[in-house]
Amino acid sequence: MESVLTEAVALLDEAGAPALTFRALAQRLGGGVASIYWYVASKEELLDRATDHVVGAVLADIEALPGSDDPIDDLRAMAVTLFDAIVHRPWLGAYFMRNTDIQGNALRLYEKLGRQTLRLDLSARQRFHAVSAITGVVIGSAVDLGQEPPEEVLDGTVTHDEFLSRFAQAWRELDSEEFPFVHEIVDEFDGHDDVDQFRSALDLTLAGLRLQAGA
Amino acid sequence: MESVLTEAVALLDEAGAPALTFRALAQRLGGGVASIYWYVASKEELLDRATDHVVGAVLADIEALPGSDDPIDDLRAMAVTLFDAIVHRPWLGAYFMRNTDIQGNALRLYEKLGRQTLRLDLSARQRFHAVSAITGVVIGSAVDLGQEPPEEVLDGTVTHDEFLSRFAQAWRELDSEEFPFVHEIVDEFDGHDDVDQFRSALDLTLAGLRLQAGA
DNA sequence: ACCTGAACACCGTTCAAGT
DNA sequence: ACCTGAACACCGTTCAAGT
Repeated sequence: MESVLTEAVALLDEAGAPALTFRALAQRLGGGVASIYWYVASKEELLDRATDHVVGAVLADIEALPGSDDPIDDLRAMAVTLFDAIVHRPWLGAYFMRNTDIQGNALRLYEKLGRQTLRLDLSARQRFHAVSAITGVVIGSAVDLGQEPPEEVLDGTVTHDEFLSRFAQAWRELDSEEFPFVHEIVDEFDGHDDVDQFRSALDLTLAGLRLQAGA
Repeated sequence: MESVLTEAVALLDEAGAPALTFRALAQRLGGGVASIYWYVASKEELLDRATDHVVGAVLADIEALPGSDDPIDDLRAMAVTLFDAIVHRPWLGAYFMRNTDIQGNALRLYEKLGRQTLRLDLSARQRFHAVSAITGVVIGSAVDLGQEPPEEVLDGTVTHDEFLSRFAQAWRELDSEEFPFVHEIVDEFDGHDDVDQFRSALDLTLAGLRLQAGA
């Protein structure tokens, strides 16, 4: 069982979600395709278990965080840790928190985040919504990352930055009367860092939360 | 071409993303499977074009919004309109804004959102991040919706609320020492409304933005 | 310019049968 | 308890051939 998950994660890490097939996995395990069904009832369950397996490591990282006297700073540190893990494993974005039933570690992570809100002056409903908002920011930012890059980028014929620049160039050629905003931000878009984008989104949410909590 | 997209959207609306296969689509169009490839180079392109097709309607709704003297209120109204569309077409969440190259309407929608930030006292970078944060909140909340509900719910054997309650019940049985936060919010979770959750997340982001803009 | 039938290579899943 | 080979029903995609 353990090795099924380890190899599944290895496949996901090496070549993304489409690479994880029962046939590829069976080959790596040196067995038949049907064997996997003894450990797992469906591909969905395989994905859920593989996801929870790596979320376990993220959870350990989060538990190792020092912690401070400011719950909102602690929330930020946890969310950043989680996002970092997704940056390194883009496929995580699509499956994380999909099924809190099987995904026990996801639930523990949810609890860890939520516990910080207990230190804030909020109603239960506000706490529930606050944690949803934070995981939403993480997932919303991560979905971008989860997309398979076009094959030119995978080939190495074109770098990720060049790919962005090509987009930016197309935007620059748009009519500036019709697209004033696109022109305003095209230089920011060109070569932008996904992590910066995430941190800004997170900071807006946390600023709103701080205001709400009067902290 | 038009009818290809109309029927593709119809299939997606009726039974979700897995229902859209070339074979099912060809049958509805009364032709062969290969014919579709004359209009579209791949399934990815089909999905992109179908998505952009419906985003066109959302864009029209957003352009019909009255508008106010508060850009942040206008941003909220636009985001809510967009989220509403995704609530009624959950499959949208997974494909919306995936490819701004082909998806011309998505770009126009992005422009519409961004133009509101031009009315705020922000830097170009802050504007770029603000719009990313808002679309991130929409997508982060929508991903939840896009998940195929378990077949018991599709069957009608169990309502959506009953499904939530069953989860809530499992949570209530967790150790309250180990999961204080889960216990704190379980009554909020039970029977919660996705739209409320989204609006709260959006409001936190917009509150943060208002603070940043000093408006 | 537009459509077709038939094939190809690949999926997840099942099942009777083995140890 | 654990594994297997072989089949099944289904995918997206291609291609030579038709009008």
